Amino acid sequence: MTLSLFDSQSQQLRAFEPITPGCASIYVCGPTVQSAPHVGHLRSAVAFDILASWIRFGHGFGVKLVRNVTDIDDKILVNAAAQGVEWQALAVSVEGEFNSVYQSLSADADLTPHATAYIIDMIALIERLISRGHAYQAADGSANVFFDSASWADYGELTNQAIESMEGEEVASHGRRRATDFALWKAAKSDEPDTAAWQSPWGLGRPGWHIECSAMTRSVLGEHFDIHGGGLDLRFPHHENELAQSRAAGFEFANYWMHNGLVTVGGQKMSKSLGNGVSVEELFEQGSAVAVRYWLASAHYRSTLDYSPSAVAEATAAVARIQNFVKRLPEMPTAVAASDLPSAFVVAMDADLNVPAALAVLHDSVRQGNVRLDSNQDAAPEARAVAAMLRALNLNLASEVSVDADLAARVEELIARRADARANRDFELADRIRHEISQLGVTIEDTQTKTTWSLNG
RNA sequence: GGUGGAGUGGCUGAGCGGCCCAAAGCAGCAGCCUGCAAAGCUGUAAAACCACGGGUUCAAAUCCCGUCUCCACCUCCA
Repeated sequence: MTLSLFDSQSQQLRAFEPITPGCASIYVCGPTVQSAPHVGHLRSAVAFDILASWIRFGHGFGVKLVRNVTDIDDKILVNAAAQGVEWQALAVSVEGEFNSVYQSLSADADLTPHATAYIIDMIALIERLISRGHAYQAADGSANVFFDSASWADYGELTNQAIESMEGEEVASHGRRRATDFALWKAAKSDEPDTAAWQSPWGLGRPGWHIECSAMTRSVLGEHFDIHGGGLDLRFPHHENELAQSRAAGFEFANYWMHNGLVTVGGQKMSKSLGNGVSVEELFEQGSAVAVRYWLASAHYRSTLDYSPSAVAEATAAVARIQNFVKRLPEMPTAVAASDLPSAFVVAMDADLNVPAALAVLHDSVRQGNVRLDSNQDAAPEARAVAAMLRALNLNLASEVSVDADLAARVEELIARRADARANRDFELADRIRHEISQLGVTIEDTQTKTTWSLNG
């Protein structure tokens, strides 16, 4: 089976053929650590984690998933100043928030390079662009350096736009020649902290947005790598500019471009400027981390995903269904391989990561397994299939909240007393105990052999 | 104005020429289980006439033309 991916540059499905056989290099645009993460960031992280996970588990390739951290940027400086903190401190604390969310969603990258660690690489790249005639220092004598968009005939190739149609009303300024030229290096400003300025051949300053990704992909993955990903809203100008400057510098750059769809709230894009972002806290109040991950994966990665509390509730129910099947199993297989995957699942995943269709196969296996268990048949084949599919999707059902030991002991004791009462057919007492247990915020479930319990909500 | 994407049952959401009298999940209904519940499991209805109007084809949700509506990018954003 071959994996076909929708390449958003050529706008068609293409068979995935890695540059190095058996190895995939993926670069995904991570956060600019300026303010707390929101649902949109999580969707992107989960989408590309599933991509990496599928290539790794489903195809047995080695995968290097890189997700950068842009830790120097206008907004970081602005927000830090507004909060009266050092910009580095803000960047570090916001990054910490991102990391903890990524971790709870099982969406960690293999490598997370930071922009500020690659300033030297960026300066070298800018010098290279200048020497090749694709960049220029500002005519006003400042340290500003711009990419010369007119010098690069392919500018606009990623988003299929003609450069003439992009020049809006904006007047060239800061020594910039054309509206479509963009900053590679920004001169230091007097109202910005000294710590946010670096020495360069053009004077004190800091990198423009876009250049960090070109520098880091080259340093970390080389001049030619397999997949570049990110949110759809990064296609232009960010990725278009990245592509232009990298190609103009003489690099082949990415073979495939992938863009995940955006998250909306009530049909409107969730964005910082609209202020309608759903916070991570708010999201995690609606369901567990697994349920949230399931919800984020429940629509195809290129579709728009609309947020609502009930959507997460549905995901919670779907996850519970799978969990209940696993609970019913005498044993959940741990050592699974791609060969345990149902072929329909493989077909779905290979078709540009059709996770919704893959989840349908997962539920089919769960239902078939339940039927077998109901008739006291061995459900081991279904168990293996389910375990393998969960693994392929990197859905970790086990990540449950830990329970206070004292509470657990009390509940266990009450359940034992209730069991005695039921054995003695003293149902009035049994019901009183059940009520008492519910007062502890715990729901119990009777099965044929035992009583299980779980925390409410 | 330019560049893309979308409109499928009560809801979410796949399918993108014949396997579709349209997957899966949720909700609904019924049965099983239970001391009773809850939970769970199983099964299952409906006009889903696949936004609307034409067309191509032996065959269309799927292709073509037109219309309507919605969304995104073209400014910082995953």
